[in-house]
Amino acid sequence: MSNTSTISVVRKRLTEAGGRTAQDLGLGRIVGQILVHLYLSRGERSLDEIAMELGLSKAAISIAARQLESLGLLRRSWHKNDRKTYYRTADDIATALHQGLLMLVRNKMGLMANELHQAEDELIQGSESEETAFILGRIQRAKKLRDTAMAVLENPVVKLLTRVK
Amino acid sequence: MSNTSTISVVRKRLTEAGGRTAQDLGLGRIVGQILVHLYLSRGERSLDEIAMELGLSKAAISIAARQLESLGLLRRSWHKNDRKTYYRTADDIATALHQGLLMLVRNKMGLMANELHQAEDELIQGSESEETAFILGRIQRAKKLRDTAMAVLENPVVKLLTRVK
DNA sequence: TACTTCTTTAATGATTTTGTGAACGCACGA
DNA sequence: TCGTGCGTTCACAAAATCATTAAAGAAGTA
Repeated sequence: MSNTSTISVVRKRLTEAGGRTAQDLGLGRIVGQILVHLYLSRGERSLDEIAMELGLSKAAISIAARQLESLGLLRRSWHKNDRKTYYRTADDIATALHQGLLMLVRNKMGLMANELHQAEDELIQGSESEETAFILGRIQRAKKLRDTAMAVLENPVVKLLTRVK
Repeated sequence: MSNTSTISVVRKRLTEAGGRTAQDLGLGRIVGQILVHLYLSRGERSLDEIAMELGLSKAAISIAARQLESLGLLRRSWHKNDRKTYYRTADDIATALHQGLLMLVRNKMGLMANELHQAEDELIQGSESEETAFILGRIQRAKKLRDTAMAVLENPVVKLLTRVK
C-alpha cells in the first residue's frame, strides 16, 4: 500500500473514533471528528477545507467549531487579505481537554446539587412525618456522595496527577 | 400544602433529575429514574409497582432494571408464595456507583487505546515520510494523555479519596 | 456605496434512539 | 400435569437528535 493512502486511512479511522467518543460525551459526533482531524493536521485549516475533508456541510462545521472553541480546544485565527477563518488545535490541548471535561462534569453536578437542596428545603418546610424523615435521610446521603465526588475533582493531589508532562 | 403531596412532588422532581443525569451518561433516562425512585423508597418494589409509579411499561422497566442489576446498583429478591420479582437499591450503592462509572470510563478508554495502537502499527509498517512522522508524534502524545488519565483512575490516592464514609 | 465572499442562523428532512403493545415462554402452585 | 401469573422478547410507532439546504448577515474591497 502506498504511503499517502496509509496515512489517509489511519487519519480517517482515528477521526471516526474521535466522533464516537465525542458522541458518548454528549457533544455530538462532528465535534470529535473536527478535533481529531485538526489534531492530526499540520498547521491550520479553513472552515471550508474542514467541511470538504470531512464530507460535511459548512454549517455543521461552523456550529461544532465554535463549540470546540468555547471549550478552549480550538483556536481560530485570521490572515491578512483573506476572509476565511482558520482553525487549529489549542497549543495546550491536554490541559484544555482536562479543563473542558472537568467543566462539563462540574456543570452537571451543579444541577444535581440544586435539585437536592431544593428538595431538602421543601421537605423541611412541610410537616414532619416518618416518611419525610426517611427521604431527608436519603437526600443527605446523596449530598455527601456528591460532595465527595466534587472534592476529588477539586483535590490538589488529583490536579497534580492529571497534569500531563 | 399537605405533607404527602410535598413528598410526592419532591420525589418526582428528584426522579426526573436522575433520569436526566443517567441520560447524560448514555445509560438511558429510565435507568436513572428507577434508581432514584427506589433510592427514595423504603423497602422493596415489584416490577409492576415500579412501572405503575413511574408511568412506564413493564417492558421498559424489565430491561432497565436488569441493566442496573448488572451494574450492581440494584438487588432483586423473591418471596415465598409470590411470583413477583422485587427490587431495592444495593446496600453499598455508593461503592457500586463509583465502580460502575469507573468501569464505563475504562471501557471507553480501552476502545480508544485499541484505535491508537492499530493506527500506530499501520503507520510504522508503511514507508517513512515527514507526514508519517508528524502523525506518529501526535499519536504518541495522545497515548500519553490516555495513560495519564488511566493512571489517575487507578491511582490508590484517588481510590482513597473517592471512598464514601 | 455596492459587490463579493465567507460565516451564521433557522427551518426542514432524515436517521437514530427510545418506549410500547402483544405474543411468548417459563415457573410456580394447585 | 395443567392453568395462571409473571417476566421477557420482538416488531413497530413515536420522539428526539442530527445534519443539510437555503436565506440572512457581516466584513472586507473596489
